[in-house]
Amino acid sequence: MRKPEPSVVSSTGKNNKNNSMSNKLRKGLWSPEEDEKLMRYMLNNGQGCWSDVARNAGLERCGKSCRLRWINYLRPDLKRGAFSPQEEDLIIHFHSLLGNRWSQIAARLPGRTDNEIKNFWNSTIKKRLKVLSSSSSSTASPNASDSSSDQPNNKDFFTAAGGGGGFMNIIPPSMMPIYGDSSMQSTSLINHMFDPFPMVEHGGYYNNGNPCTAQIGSSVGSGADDCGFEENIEAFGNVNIGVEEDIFVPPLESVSTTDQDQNLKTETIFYDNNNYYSNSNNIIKGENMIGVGNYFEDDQDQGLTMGEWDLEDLMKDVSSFPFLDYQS
DNA sequence: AAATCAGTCAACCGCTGACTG
DNA sequence: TCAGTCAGCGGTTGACTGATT
Repeated sequence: MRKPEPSVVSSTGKNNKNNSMSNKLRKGLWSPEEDEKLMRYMLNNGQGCWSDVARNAGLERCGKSCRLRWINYLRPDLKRGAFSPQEEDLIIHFHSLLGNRWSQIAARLPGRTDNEIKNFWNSTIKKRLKVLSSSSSSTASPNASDSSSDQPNNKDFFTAAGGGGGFMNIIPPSMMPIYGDSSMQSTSLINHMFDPFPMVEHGGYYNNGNPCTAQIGSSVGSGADDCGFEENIEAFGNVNIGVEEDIFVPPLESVSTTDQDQNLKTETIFYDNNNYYSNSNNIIKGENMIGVGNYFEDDQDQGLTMGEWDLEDLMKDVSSFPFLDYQS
């Protein structure tokens, strides 16, 4: 942990040493005292307007800074520690679908923040993919494995795949049921997979700050310890997300484009013990899986569209929901 | 032991879109 | 319709750290 370095700027965000003290806002690393203030305020009052949070919590920070600190570090439902291989696979997978939409990717990885995933991608995965792709067949399109564009590129992806090299070659084995199945060569399935923005309009479980759907128990360990919290968050269902536990992957829906696919309302991908399951194949529904597919509607006139969350329905089974306050 | 380098990560910056008066 | 405010997002920066020379 870096030492907090108290630099001060004016409320306009520009450095201004002539401002009066009351108008000065701190920048840089957060001190433990500041963390404690923010934490205590959030737990007692919940999330409101962030500029009010900053002011009322007695912090000489801008609201934006408070928001970021809360989301990326203090939020009790955060999972800490290194990314598991499963999470790594998922990040690669979702990045191939969503590109640099880090918040969308984070929405599908309970307990992880967009910042965390972004950093992990830029520092670790990107490099690894580069190394792997450079060692793969030279016949592959350079674009197919060039993550520098950081955007999904369906055409190049499949060009490379067809060429026997490129990105397809660097998909982890555990991803192959999704990435590498020969049946995926069909147009409809390709469209299925590579609808570039299947959930852009929909936040998934984490979007809009909705709390984690998982139960974070003591097995998670370090997270609770770091925060000084006893974490036991229960919402929508119980899913263990410790590194060694099964991972529930919030759904990635696809748009049907063919007659054959008209009956397919949603494709929901689950990850469990190194296997992926899709409800489109009726494979899924483990006990701990949440029946998210039921919450989407199929608008036949306009193609498949995302339905609204039926919040009331969802909340029926939720007896306690400690973080709802933050959304009020 | 000191200097240098590369990797990691927390935080900031600037932009965009939603909302409101 | 427009301007102001705010939340949220992705890109970027820079401090820190461990490895290497």
